[in-house]
Amino acid sequence: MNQPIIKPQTLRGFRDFLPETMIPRLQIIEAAREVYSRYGFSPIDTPALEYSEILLGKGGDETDKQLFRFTDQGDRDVAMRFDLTIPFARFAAQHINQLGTPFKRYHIAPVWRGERPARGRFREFIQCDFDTIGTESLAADIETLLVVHDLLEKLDVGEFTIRINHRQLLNGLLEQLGLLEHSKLLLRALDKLPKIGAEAVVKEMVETTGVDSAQGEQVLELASLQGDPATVLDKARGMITTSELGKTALAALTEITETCAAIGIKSGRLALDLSIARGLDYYTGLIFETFLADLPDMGSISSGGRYDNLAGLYTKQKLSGVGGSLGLDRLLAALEELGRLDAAATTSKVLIARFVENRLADYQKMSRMLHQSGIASEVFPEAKNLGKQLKYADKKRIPLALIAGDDEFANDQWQLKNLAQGTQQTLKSADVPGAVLKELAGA
RNA sequence: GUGCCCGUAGCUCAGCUGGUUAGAGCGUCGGAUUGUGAUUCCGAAGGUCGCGGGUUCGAGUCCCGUCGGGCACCCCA
Repeated sequence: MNQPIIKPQTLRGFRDFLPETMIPRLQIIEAAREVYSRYGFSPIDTPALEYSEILLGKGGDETDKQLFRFTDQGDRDVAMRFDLTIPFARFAAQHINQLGTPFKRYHIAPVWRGERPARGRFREFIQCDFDTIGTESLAADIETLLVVHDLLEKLDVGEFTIRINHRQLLNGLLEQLGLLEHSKLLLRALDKLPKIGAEAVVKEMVETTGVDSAQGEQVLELASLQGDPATVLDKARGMITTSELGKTALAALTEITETCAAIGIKSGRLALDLSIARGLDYYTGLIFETFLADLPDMGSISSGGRYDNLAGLYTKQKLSGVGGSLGLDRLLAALEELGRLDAAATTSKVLIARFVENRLADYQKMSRMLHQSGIASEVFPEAKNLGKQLKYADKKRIPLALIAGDDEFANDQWQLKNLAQGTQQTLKSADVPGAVLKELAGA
């Protein structure tokens, strides 16, 4: 009869979520959904599993190694998606004729990467992506920045800065210097600027690409420009003299920043930072990262950019687009450090104490009356002593309790107790929902 | 994938150069108290010391492996 106990454990890099962490997660997801759909982005979903050939070779060797890949029961070579962009490319190639362009979608879903877990890095995590495809208009680039801006504003994370750059600006300079062939390695080195400093970046450039250090420093000089958009752009114009690529990029950045200013985006929230290069290879135009003023070390909590020909691997139709992604787990870590997280373990706002055993119907009736007023409430399942029941409410951070015993029932009355303030009032049952709403508004 | 650090109760940790039966605080559960929680008092449960092997008369302690966690690379949200 003695069955051996199976050790309860989760896989490395995979997590359980208890209510107190799941509730804020859902709040962030809800905020993202609200802002995305406010701008007309439509929800989509795609399968967790794809044919391996769909995913392989799309993010570089690194992501291939990180792929969870196996053979299914039908002997198919399959893999779990490691981001939402590649599946979206496949999705777009497959359905664009029914969708029409431009097409705007958002996709909030888990992705999987078999990489080594670290702080804020997991093997299963949620991405909150949104993209506009099928238009090369800068209007879409601008809208992308506005979505990020509005979302962060809604999430109440304090001040933040969206730092933008343009891939072709650096490529333009590289073109002038005759170094375009090394752009990938140079950009990768540049990306480390804040971490390892100017000297080390130049050193890495020289070592990995064979450029001379004067060229490296010139690249770095352009990349070091940051701050107020108008000033930075002026200086950049002085450096980009012959490259058409670079000039196009400057024009794009000028239009983007001037339009955002005209819309009324608070100055300081949008900055040019020519050192932002992004690790991913597929960006071709605007690129951006977002940092919190209070927690700059947290890294970018929302990033993205413009890419050409997203679905080129799956269709001959050219689909360029622009989009971004919200780093849910990083953002959550940030909110936690900033003390902006509710520790509530339930969404209940009212606990109805079950005090008299044979009055369950009356308690449930009251609960349903509250539900009809949009108030989350629950009846304690057992007729335990009142102290136990209030203790339960306290532990779950339920702010209010309703108590009625024989005395109250005889007079159609309820006691409404505010747990945080320790105050209590006696009410006619018809007045309870109104009083509850008032207490919740005050708390 | 490489290098370094760390695994003792649900959590945070103590446990001496290897030496009887591994402790504390917090939390949990029960009671004081079926008409009032977060404060107080009493009591209880909870551990194959991550797991496996080795050295030893004897291992939480030393060695190896493995799994898990953290940090730095790499990469990334």
